[in-house]
Amino acid sequence: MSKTDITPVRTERRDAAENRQRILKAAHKLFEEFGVENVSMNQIATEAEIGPGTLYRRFRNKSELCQELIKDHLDLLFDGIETYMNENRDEPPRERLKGLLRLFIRFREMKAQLLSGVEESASPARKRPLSQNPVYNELHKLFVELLDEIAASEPSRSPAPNSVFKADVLMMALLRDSYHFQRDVRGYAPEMILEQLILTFLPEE
Amino acid sequence: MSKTDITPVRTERRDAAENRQRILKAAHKLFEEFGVENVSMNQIATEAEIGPGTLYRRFRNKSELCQELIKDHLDLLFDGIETYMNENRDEPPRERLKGLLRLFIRFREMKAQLLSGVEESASPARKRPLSQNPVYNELHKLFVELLDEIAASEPSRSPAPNSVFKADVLMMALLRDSYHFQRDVRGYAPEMILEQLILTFLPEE
DNA sequence: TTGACAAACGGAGATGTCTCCGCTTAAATA
DNA sequence: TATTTAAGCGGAGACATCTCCGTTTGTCAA
Repeated sequence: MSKTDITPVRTERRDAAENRQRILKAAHKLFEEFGVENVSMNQIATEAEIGPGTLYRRFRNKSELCQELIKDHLDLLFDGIETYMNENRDEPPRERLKGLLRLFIRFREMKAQLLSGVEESASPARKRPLSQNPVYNELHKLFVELLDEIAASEPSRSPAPNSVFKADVLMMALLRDSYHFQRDVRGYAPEMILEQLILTFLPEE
Repeated sequence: MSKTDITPVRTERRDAAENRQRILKAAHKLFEEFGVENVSMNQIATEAEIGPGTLYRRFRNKSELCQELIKDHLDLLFDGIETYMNENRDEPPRERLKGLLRLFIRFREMKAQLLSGVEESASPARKRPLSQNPVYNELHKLFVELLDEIAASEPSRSPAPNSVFKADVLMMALLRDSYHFQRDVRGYAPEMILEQLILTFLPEE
């Protein structure tokens, strides 16, 4: 089941649907050529031969546009995650969490630009909180489930940390700013980041 | 010792120094009246009766301006932290870390707007990484020291997590986006966030 | 005091995001 | 098919960040 659909309530008018395609095609082309960061909404509108107003009617900002472009890949990611979770349902939860993190980090590496585009705060002002991004909601839910399972499976040594909070912090560490900070400034390789995350969030007793 | 000074190498020309004061005064007034978020660099320039070029010559962006405005308060914070650390040097490190976090979170609550302004990504494009902000470097250093001390004081049960990494993740959780997410979306009170951070990063055995 | 010059000024304008609103048009309805 | 109407279009323009560069001015050395 696709979790990232944003199905329009009513079917689009024919011209609107065509414009949507023109936009996606133009964006894809420009992103490919100049990189997501270096392409402005204006450029996309020009390339698609439509007015800026039309562009913004379809996509409220570049983040939404990126989300649309990455949707299929995201669906694949979540399919992969579901498969992994099913195939490994007998593994201990900490192992599954690690696998889950690995899948996401791999995805992050492959789709770095678009995914960063999705996370972009859009306009400096009215930025919506993380919580509104379905991608991260979905991931967060999985983290919470696994963390709860881990907490339950281990002898409760101290008041169990709130899994929702812990998952939030973990998510933050996977977000663009944090992740690329680790990569580019600290110089950690992806696998190293994964290791450190596990050590940080799941210290073995 | 002040750690947040950005002392100009050469003394400013008299007119430049005066303009700097006009800018700070104007910014303070406007921030007070409309809130940091809702004040543009243009407004500040107008209020200070200078051109935009002059404003940008003094402060490359709003973040730097906020940093200047909050400097004195930050110095007080770090003085307070130093005092606290000295007075509690015999407490166990985890206790000191908790105290440190509490001091910072209190500061964050009191100076929310300006501190958020400091953290602002400035322009969506060329945002400099966290690592360039002296405030966070300073804090990060303290965290690393304490985490190292904690790791050393406890029986090494498993490969010790890299304190630098752990401190990075902890910092992320204290940053504007994450902190206000916890406050506004999750509805946690500051003291609750503190508790959760401790539980997450310093699980008792 | 005066002349030279680096520093500072300021505003026009490049570029970007995003909205508003009068006109156009696809498509549901009679 | 003709009519209606809401969805869609597109560009002007409000506002924001930030730069460039010709002009002005403080400062220092002579």
